[in-house]
Amino acid sequence: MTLYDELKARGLIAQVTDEEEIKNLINAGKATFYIGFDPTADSLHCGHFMTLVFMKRLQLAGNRPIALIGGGTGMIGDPSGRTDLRKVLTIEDIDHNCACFKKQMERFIDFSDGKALIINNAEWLRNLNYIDLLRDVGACFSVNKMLSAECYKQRMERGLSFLEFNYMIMQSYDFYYLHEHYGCNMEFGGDDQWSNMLGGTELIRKKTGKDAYAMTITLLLNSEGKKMGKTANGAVWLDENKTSPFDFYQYWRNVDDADALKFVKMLTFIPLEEINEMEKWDNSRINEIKDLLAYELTKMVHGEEKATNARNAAKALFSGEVDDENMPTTTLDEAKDIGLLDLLVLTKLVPSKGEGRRLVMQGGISVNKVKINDVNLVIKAEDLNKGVIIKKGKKTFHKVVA
RNA sequence: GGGAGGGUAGCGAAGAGGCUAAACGCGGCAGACUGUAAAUCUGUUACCUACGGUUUCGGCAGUUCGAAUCUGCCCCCUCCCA
Repeated sequence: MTLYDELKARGLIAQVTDEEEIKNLINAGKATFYIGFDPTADSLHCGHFMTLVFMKRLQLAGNRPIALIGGGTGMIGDPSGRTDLRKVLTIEDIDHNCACFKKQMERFIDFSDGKALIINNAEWLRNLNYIDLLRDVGACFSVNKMLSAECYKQRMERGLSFLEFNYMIMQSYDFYYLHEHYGCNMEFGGDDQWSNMLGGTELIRKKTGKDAYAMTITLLLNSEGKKMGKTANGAVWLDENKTSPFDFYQYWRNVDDADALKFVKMLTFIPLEEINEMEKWDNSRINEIKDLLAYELTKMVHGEEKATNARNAAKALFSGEVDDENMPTTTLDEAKDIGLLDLLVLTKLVPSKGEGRRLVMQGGISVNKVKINDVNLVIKAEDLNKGVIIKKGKKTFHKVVA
């Protein structure tokens, strides 16, 4: 099976500008392609993860990826798919975030010997001269056309600043720049990037007369059509200090039945033949698939050891055993009697005592496997010395030691 | 620059002087049922030293026994006209 067919079979390809050309280029391993990453936070999240996996697949087939970090475009903020104005980041934030991204990417993509490049568009964008840019590039864009782009339409009602309106031009310029300086002939991105990407191919055509190609990756949506990676507590991060390997594992372990196989296909490197086998499995084996999904992804992000730990911890916990080895733990400075509610707040299991009180009253808290119904329970110092395991709801465990 | 309409809890949206810690929907959390899923049902959802107390309805200053609700100024947003 060719690379392109495999990508298609895995459900990764959303839109392409020229299917035949793209197919030929990437199957032959001849493409130099780029994918942009906006440095809006100091860690990549699981939406980026999918993109990195995609990059990896292409790299394995001999293509050369360029990870373009948007140190320049980040200063503008992409309005695509957004209903609100983005917070404008400072240069310091952006540069810090870029550095963090780079570190995380190196775990997935092989950057040795020029097999892949990591470039920050701040290099050229921040030094652009307004007048020059207007004459050089601005002349190639039709405002009428830009306004008709889907990504701006929804913003026409709510308001779109000139700053954001220029994002498309900057992104297009990136592609043009990479095309000229690095021989980059293809851009990939999330499906919400389609119009920005087309802007680039058209700019290249106008400036150089050459063809460049764009392909979008299917957005990672769950069966309800919502973007994956968002939880009530925020995004699911790849940085283990922001989302622990255990939580990461649990996130994928708990996906909808309807999504499990789809995600295995899109996100893992498990051969398609094996996945097709799983498709025939009886529905009672759905949990095996979810475990596999969670384990594989955790392994890719955090390494085999941490993935195994996360898996073991989860298995133990949900089979009634207590494996406190890999449980999130709070260590107190000193052992002294403490009210349960205070402890819940301290461990961040609840945001306020009021909520803790409610949980206890509704029977949502257990301490060392004993369901608690006394709001004023005090945890004794000697128990803290031994270590106390708090269970909140069905799935959240936390150990406290002093 | 001119005119109109707005800013209420995580979000959407009621309330138009005391009965309002603020309807309703979504989301979140918990309980039941399950498979660590979905659906469904139930409870709950400002904070605290909790049968009581404290601080909330863009900000500030007033009117009043009493203000999310009335007045003035300020900030922000949207729409229409230029």
